[in-house]
Amino acid sequence: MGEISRRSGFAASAIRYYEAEGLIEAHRSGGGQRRFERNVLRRLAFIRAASNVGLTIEEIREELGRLPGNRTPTKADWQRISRHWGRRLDEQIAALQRLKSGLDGCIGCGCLSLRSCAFSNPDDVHGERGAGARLLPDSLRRPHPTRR
Amino acid sequence: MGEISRRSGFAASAIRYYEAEGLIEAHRSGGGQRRFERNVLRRLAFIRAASNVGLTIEEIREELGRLPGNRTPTKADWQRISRHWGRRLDEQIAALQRLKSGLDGCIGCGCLSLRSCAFSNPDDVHGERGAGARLLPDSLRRPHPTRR
DNA sequence: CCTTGAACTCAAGTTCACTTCAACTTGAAC
DNA sequence: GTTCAAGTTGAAGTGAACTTGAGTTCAAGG
Repeated sequence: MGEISRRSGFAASAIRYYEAEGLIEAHRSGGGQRRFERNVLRRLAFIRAASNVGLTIEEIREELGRLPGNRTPTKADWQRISRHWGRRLDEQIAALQRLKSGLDGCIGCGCLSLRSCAFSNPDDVHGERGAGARLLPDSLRRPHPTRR
Repeated sequence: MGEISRRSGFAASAIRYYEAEGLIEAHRSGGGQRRFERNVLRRLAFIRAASNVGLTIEEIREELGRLPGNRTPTKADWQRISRHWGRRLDEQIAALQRLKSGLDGCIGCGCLSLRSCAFSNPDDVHGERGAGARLLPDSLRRPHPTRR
């Protein structure tokens, strides 16, 4: 346990949590202590990368589960997945840029008008789901009980 | 209450919460119901804009408090503040771009090596504070009890 | 006056991704 | 055989930003 914690950079408690969540597997020694196989380190690296991209535990579980045979990602898997994540990052970047350019357009206007200012406009930001572009995608909003 | 909720786009409960947190003010009718002045709508617009940029309630309280005389932002205030937020957004964008280019560099490598892959490298991501560039700034990581 | 929808308060609940705690057990080294 | 750091468990705690619920009161229309 101490070793995998040191080598993966995750706290022991996090590793236990991931096991409980089914993201990794461990078998046990006679006395009930966890013993990990080498591939768990790769899975943990995958988990870290995924969570850096902003995926939730649930999404990570799905991605790992989509790997045929529920195996540790291979090179081909990783290529496919990294393209997918790249698109996700692009969206996040674009969303921030929209926000930024809205802000630039606003500099000097001093309006903060409720309906017309692109930056604070509640219709864009929190209008009906599915209608029109939002300034920030859910993934970049601070997680919120009801919004997500 | 219903009116300000409709016009600001915030749920009534959120507005009560902001009042409790001291972000907005309300005086009361004879029977104890809230009555809002017009400027509260502007403050709420400000709050929405700020939280879109990723500020916490605490930070928003500070920004509002820094306004001389604790007033509703004027044009000049707004210019100063929006430059500040612009820098913050730039940082967030840059962070995502670093992550993206790390990912691009990784596409096809299939490594996910624990120590050498720039994308999952735990030393960059979660090493000592202050050491070297991180892939994601705290503001873009999913908020986390101990990390922030 | 009566009804009814809107507002009130206060405490407790929600979500996520973990951490912390308390009480206890293992297992490697000496 | 003793020691003790390191491991185990399950339950509870954390923080942010609100929401929900229960029970009560307000106020405008008829």
